[in-house]
Amino acid sequence: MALEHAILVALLEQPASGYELARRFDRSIGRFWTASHQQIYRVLKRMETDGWVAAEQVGQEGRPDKRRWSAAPAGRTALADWLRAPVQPEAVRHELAVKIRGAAFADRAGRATLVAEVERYRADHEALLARYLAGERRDFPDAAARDARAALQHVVLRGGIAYERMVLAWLDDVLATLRALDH
Amino acid sequence: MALEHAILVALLEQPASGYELARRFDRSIGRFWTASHQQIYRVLKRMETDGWVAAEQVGQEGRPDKRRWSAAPAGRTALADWLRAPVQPEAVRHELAVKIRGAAFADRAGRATLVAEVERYRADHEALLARYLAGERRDFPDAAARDARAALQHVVLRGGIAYERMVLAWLDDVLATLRALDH
DNA sequence: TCCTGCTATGCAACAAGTTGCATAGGCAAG
DNA sequence: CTTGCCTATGCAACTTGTTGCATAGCAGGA
Repeated sequence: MALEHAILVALLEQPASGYELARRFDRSIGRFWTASHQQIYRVLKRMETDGWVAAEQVGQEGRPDKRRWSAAPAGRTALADWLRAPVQPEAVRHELAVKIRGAAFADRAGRATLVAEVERYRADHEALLARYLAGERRDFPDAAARDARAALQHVVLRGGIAYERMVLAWLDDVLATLRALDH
Repeated sequence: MALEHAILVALLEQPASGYELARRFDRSIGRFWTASHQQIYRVLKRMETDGWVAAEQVGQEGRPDKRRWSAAPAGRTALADWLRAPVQPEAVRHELAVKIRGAAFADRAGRATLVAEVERYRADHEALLARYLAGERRDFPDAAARDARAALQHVVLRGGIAYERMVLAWLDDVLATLRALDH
């Protein structure tokens, strides 16, 4: 029930077409909310019938036309109501942790495969951290925030950075533990 | 597609009824995989028809009978196959981060409500960290692991502890940022 | 020239997860 | 003695998310 609200925040920050939204959900917004383009188009349609967003047809040269969506007053109201509501407890779904506990029931070869997988996974997170840090240098070069929006975007990005650093340290712990099992 | 595998790991660690599984998914397993009892009963049924698990009727005094489930050989094989498969990228869904970026479009009163919500959220995570640390002292009192299973359970728990510590530090950062917006 | 990839939007079928409800006995507090 | 909570299992309806496919023009490389 919160993809609607994530889309509202995204459109308030910057109006966009469904396609552009999908790309932003693959990049900056994807740090805290993922969504496929199919989902975004479907939800945008529902939000339009609810009067939360409105589209404007934009013709383009050498490309298909697009519909630029923005948040409508009813959408702003809905967002304000949702912001006042209690934060729902998160649904945790950490596949890697299941696999690690499952490794107790695998043989030596199975554990070796898992170690390789964890290494690959670690490399992905290292690359993600590097991207976040590059984004931080690019978008927030001075410590003092320019305005409320930038300050809030920056603190969310710092959360992503802290998360990735924590994950990397934990994965090192995991690798050491897995390796110690088979000497 | 991974609730099945989380259940298999849980049953290999300790056979249990659907009800007991649901409680464990509310506690230790819930650290990395959440599931409601309705979901667990439904999936257990499917796993039974697939021959992944088998039940044994257990009569109890003063309580309803229960069905104690254990992992069947086909389930062990399925788990081993899954352990060898690549780790899927996680679907991130962090409602609080959406709300924080959304706070840029709220008024002073709306932001004050959010600050109160973040404080409550922080208290919940502080309590969770305390529970993890108590569980660690209880279940892993000596640094050297007794066996593979304990070592792997412990490293997953350390991940939960690291995560909660990171979240608490970040929430302090968030609170300071939110408060600085309105002096 | 053909093949791949990008922009741009969308439908349909399916899988997974949530919410609400139902049953039913025992046990403890008020 | 009634009300609520715990154990124990489960169905049905609904919402959300995933996978696969379709269309269509343009650009760039093999």
